[in-house]
Amino acid sequence: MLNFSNSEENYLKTIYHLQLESETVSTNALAEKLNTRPASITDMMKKLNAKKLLHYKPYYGFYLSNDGKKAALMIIRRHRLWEFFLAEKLKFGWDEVHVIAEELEHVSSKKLIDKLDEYLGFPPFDPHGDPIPDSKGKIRGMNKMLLLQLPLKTPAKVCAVGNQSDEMLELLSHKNIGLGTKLEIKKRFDFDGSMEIKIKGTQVSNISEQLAKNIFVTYES
Amino acid sequence: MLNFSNSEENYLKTIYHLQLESETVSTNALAEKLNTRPASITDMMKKLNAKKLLHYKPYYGFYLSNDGKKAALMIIRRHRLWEFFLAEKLKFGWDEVHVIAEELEHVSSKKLIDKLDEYLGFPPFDPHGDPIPDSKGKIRGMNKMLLLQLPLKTPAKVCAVGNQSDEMLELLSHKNIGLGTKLEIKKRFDFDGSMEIKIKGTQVSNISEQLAKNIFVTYES
DNA sequence: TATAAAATTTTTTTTTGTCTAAAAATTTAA
DNA sequence: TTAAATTTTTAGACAAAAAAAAATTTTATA
Repeated sequence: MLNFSNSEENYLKTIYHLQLESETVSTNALAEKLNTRPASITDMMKKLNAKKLLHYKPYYGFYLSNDGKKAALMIIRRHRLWEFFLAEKLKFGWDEVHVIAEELEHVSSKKLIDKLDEYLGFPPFDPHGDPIPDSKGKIRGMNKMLLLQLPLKTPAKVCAVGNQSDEMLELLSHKNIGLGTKLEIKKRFDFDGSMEIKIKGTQVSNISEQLAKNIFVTYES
Repeated sequence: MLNFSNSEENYLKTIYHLQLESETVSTNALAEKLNTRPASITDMMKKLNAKKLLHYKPYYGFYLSNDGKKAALMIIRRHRLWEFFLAEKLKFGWDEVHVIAEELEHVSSKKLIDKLDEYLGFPPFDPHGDPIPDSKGKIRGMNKMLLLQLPLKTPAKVCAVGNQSDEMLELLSHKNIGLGTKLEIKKRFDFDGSMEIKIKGTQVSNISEQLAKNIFVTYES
């Protein structure tokens, strides 16, 4: 795993949080969150895109790649473990831990964090009740996300669609996809963002990036 | 207390360590320790001098001011406390702790370090046996240093002189200073680096910077 | 299609820390 | 005490990172 600058880490983390709300993140939304100018965002997006940490289509926004998401989860893991440590062991108030964890989260030793996790007894939640990713970046429990963001070869279930248009529903029914359909992603194609999915018990099918952005799935971890 | 950059902190820390060996630190000595060029040292010395963290006389070297020493001791305190934490609580080997502490030592919250100290039971030594400064920057035990560096209003005792010349000894005897003389510094004058000292039980006297650089003292803390 | 909104490009600025080469000061040794 | 060697400083420049303003381009929308 590569090393990132503090600034890069803050960008990754913030994009991750924004993605929990909306499929794709826009330049302006990120600029506002980070208290910076849209132009600075564009600069950084080019940089992170070059490092393959996110998918970036100029004028359309961006979303984390698998590597980017993994990196973001590691940063969030560090942050929340330190928060837990500060509250549980050092008796800081729950409202004081965030600021200090913002600094500690950038200390990059993987072994340090894994040992800290063990020392703390593998806590599942931080003092604010947010889940702490494990050493592989997994968050326990049900994960809800866009099909677009589903990791490869991970069994998942369709739980919602982001668009109710007739055209979308027609496409879905043609492909035999509906609420509750079980599927997994076999392969992604970087060229156009399309993917090949296997639908439980039956056929293999191709899904465009556009469609994958409108299907929500859940999976157990 | 101000905040320093990682680089500034590394300079301060290194100067402190070098000062344990020789009164004043030279540009080249510091450059070698920090694996950098002498010109870079000069640049940083100007910066630290402007912040009043050290006394700097071009071509003659530099030594930490009271503020600079205080800052250095705080950094060393953080470093050693984290080392203790890593070895004692997280079960790192004594040979692994240094590298990680180099990162952790730059996390600047004072409250964090004081709470960590308390949590660890105020350990007096790190895993390598080096003493850990307390929250006021004091190192327990006997301190030996140049009169030049002695904190204000701290009772101390002359334990050695750095120069055996007749001229020096003449000056010392004239001022009634010898081995074992008890004294403390009443006031320093930034203009010429001279100081006013009170010699135990008797008179007040003025000492030049040049002389203060050649008298070693010890004091209890 | 015209216009507004959003995003990008281009060009600057600032900050921080570093380096090279040359000049200056100091130390040393003849 | 002068000359040579060493050390330190100056001056100028660079590079990376982050941010910003202004101008331009693209997209969305009415």
